[in-house]
Amino acid sequence: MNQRALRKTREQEGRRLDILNAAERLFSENGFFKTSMVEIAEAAEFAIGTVYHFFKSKEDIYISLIEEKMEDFARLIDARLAETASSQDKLGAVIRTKLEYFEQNRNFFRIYVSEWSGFEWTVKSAFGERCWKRYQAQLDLVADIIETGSRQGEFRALDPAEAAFALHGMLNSTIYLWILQPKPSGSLVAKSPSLLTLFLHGVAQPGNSRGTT
Amino acid sequence: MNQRALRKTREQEGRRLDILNAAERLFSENGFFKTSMVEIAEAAEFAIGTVYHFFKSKEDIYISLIEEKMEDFARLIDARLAETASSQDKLGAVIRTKLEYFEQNRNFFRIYVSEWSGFEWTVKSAFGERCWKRYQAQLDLVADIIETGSRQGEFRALDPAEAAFALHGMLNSTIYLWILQPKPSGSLVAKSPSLLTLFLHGVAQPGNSRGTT
DNA sequence: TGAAAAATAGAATACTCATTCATACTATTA
DNA sequence: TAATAGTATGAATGAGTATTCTATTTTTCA
Repeated sequence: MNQRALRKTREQEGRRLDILNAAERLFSENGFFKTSMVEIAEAAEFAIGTVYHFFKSKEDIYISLIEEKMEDFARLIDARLAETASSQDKLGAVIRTKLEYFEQNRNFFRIYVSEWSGFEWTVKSAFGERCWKRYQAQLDLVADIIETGSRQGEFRALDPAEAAFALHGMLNSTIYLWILQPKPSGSLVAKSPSLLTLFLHGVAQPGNSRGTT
Repeated sequence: MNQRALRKTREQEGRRLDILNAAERLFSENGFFKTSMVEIAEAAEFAIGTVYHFFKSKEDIYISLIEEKMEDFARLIDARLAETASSQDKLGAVIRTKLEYFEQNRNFFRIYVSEWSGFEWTVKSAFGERCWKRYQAQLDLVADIIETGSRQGEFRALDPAEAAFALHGMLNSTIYLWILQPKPSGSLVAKSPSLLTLFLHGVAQPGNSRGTT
């Protein structure tokens, strides 16, 4: 009997995911406000009523989506960081992991970046707060890496939070550019080395590092 | 009689701007979808009907807003670039001007970045296309600077478009971080030098530039 | 099998708003 | 001053849609 109960739970979980996946696609294509519950229900092949058995509101779907994906992502980053030693390598791992994750999760990226700038616009709730914390945690992680690197002389002395934000912006832009292109020209992860170099050493030609004016 | 006609036109233009300003504040606080025409009208101290005499739709307000601000911004950048010679200085000017502009136009920033990632979501029209082109032009400008710098040996060889996007992302992140802070702690433009250095030379401690593994 | 529980369905409800338009006001000028 | 043109008004319209709720179908298991 327990077997059956388990299968049932598994099936329910599967349906929940079907809904989340359908929603992810629609949200990423049309945004939160231009996606209707009926559309989500249809895409997931359920009636609206059923969708409401799984999620208490449209916001709930949206937030659950973001939360679960962010958790995935955080886990992946943690795993990768565990395998590295120097701060430079850690940065490399962060860059590579982020590119890799969003290369696999193109749809989610639209949602992710749009929340970066406008969270309060879409959603305002306790759930929303949770997502935002997760976002922050991600950035703090990078700031910590940079701070450690600074202390150990690998990096220059700079504001770790600012540098972390800068890296974050650089990566998001890069991912965005890649996603914009109709034909995913080559892999995104492949850009990791050049991005790491850019962040570590900048664009200036070494040796031409004249004063800044 | 012509004098009067002129004053009239001026007054009309003033009212138009009042509406745009009210809309800018509301859009930046609550986003496009959570701002209603009635709210805009009230904030601008007009009746709804009047607002529709100046703009043919809510989208029209939104797009006009973005277009006019972007034009301002583009003009400012062009002026500043005209005063510089080396590619490094040009980059410095772009950075300084962008920070300066958004330090003056905090409200607009929210709108600006949110459109960066989700233009198709908010608005889909010929007007929207125009704004997007302007966005692109801005990026191309920076890409050109970088390309020129590369050719002349100031910069390393790298993909100019990618580097331009990266810079764009870095700056947006930085501006965002600054705006997030409740107390505008110090000026934003003041961060220009360190950002230029970051983009030119990276975070690595010179001399510690070990290979990337 | 058959009654109770669980899951699904989708029509009806209850809003929110963008936009329109007939009306009222204000300035202009003959 | 009166007729005209130019502006401003805001109630009414209509479309869209999140959510609720009752009815139906399916599953469970004694």
